[in-house]
Amino acid sequence: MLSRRLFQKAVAAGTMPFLLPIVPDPGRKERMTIQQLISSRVQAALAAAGAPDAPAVVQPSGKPEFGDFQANGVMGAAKALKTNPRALAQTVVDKLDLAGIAEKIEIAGPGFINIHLAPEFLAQRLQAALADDALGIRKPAAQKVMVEYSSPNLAKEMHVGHLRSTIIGDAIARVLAFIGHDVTRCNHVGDWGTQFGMLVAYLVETRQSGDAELELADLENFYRKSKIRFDEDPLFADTARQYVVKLQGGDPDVLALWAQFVDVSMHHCQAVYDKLGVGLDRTAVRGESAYNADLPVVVSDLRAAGLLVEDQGAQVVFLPEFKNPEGEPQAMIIQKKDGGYLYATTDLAAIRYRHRQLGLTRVVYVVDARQSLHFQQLFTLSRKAGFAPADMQLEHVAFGTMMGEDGKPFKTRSGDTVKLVELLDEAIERAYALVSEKNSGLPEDTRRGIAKAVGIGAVKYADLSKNRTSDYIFNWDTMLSFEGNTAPYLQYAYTRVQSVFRKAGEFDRCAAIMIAEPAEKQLALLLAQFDEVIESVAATCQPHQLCGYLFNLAQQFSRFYEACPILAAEGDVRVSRLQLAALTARTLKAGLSLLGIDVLDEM
RNA sequence: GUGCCCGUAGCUCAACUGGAUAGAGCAACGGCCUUCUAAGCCGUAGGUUACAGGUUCGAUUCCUGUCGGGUGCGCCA
Repeated sequence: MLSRRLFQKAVAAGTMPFLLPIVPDPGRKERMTIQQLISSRVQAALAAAGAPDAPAVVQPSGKPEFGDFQANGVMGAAKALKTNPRALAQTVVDKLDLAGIAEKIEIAGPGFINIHLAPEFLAQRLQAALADDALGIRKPAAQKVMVEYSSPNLAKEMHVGHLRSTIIGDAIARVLAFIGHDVTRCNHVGDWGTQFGMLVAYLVETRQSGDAELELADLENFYRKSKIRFDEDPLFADTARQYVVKLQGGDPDVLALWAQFVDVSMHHCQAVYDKLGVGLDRTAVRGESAYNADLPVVVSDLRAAGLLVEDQGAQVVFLPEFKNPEGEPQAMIIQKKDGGYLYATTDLAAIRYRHRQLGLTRVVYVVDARQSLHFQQLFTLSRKAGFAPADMQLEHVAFGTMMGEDGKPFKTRSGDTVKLVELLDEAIERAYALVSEKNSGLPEDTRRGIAKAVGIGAVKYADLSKNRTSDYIFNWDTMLSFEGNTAPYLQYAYTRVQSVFRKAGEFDRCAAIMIAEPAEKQLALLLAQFDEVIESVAATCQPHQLCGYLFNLAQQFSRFYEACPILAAEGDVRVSRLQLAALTARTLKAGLSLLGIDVLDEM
């Protein structure tokens, strides 16, 4: 059972509890990140100094004058041992073996240990990354992971409310796959339930009048009209309800109509996914309807486990872990009094399936923060019912609402929801106008291509670069700016490197890296930390860490670019700087690609 | 009413989950292009981290309370 403290931390991180630590396969020799390497050495030194249980607390230094990494664990250890922290720090440093790694180790302040890396060590790390297609990214023991994301309701067209899940989920899936996990993408679309009875009933009507094809072309309108019919005509509403029953009972005629509607709606979604460039297609779709046959089984399983009771005609489970407004155990409705099922039932069936049929060990739900309580209840009940074993990680990766510039949920001027496809088209158009303004000499085709990468990249990056747990303010001008922490700035930094290579000619791709200038050292240090960032993003599902890193990297490259001439340098220095530039380009490209953002050779 | 989230520079956001003097970017002001894309770089200014207590060698981070904002809380998803 999780302690309250861990629970709070998990909530603060936007991940739900029930996480278990990722235990690396001990039989597998793994490459450690620099931070892990130093941490293990400091740990050993602490143990040798008489504090085997004290955490080393190694992290990148806050400022360059504090070295490259700092170990902060001594103060806490000294407290526990009731000794002088400076004296203990000296003992730890005396026993600290960083031969070949650090060139200088200092004690500062109350007992900080500041570690300056040896340039040769850094160079060697970068050399290894250059020689590796995956840039030296460590491969932990692969897990079977599912990322559930996007999951629109097929009754309507995709709108901006689906953007964050789609973008964030895609980035998380890419990162997890990159470090070697077996990742399944799942689009848990809403394709079942009461609304579909109404839609099928309306489809029948429009078919009779002969303009079904035309009506279906605008799903939003189709939904609106059928809703009006449902609300205004009791006969129609009755028919709609009958269709729901027939649908869930497997009536072939109604199922065929339903399938036609779902097919049209999925085509709309696919157009958005293709435009957005996220890895979703029909193979990722496993909607709510897929669990229809399992729903009665879930009910009987819960009943067999003694968890289910009848209350006011409905089948419910009471969870003492959660309190309702009256302070009594919170009820979770599994089956309505009319026999119908709810989304909790479907989600339970999905977890059951994912454990029993798919054997997943981690499931990441990229869903709006407002469903937080639902997931807490869902996960709790899944454990109790035996649908998910204790070592299966279930995480709600929550995110906030997308706001307009007025701080209210993003809408059109008239107050309607914004269709996603229209938002993306506008992004591309705006980017096209910008590119044409900045670089009118390029052929139109080229500008169109740049506009797509820049426009879509800007929308994605604006979202991904903010901590997902809070609401974020959508602003065209900020995201499409070529200055600051934006996708265009990063894409531009990449084109600058590419431009250097176009002029560099052939050079030795195995040449040695030599780190002499401060700007080279700072760039090298950042490049050597790529693996740490990726691991952290994979563990916390917080892509904004990667964005922050890439922005730092692009900025540091620009400083290096100003301070250290590349092409004008000679001999070993020239090749060394080309190597640094090459690794920077590959790291930027790989990092942006993990965010789902394309790079360009010129812009 | 109660659960959860949030409150950091004028604005948009960080702060590696308890570490050193709270950092970036916009916007403002001042420098740097006969030299690899100036869509860039360097610098200046901007803060009682909502408020009040507490724990700690150390708190934006943990605890308690207050104020403000968001969101959820039995037959929708």
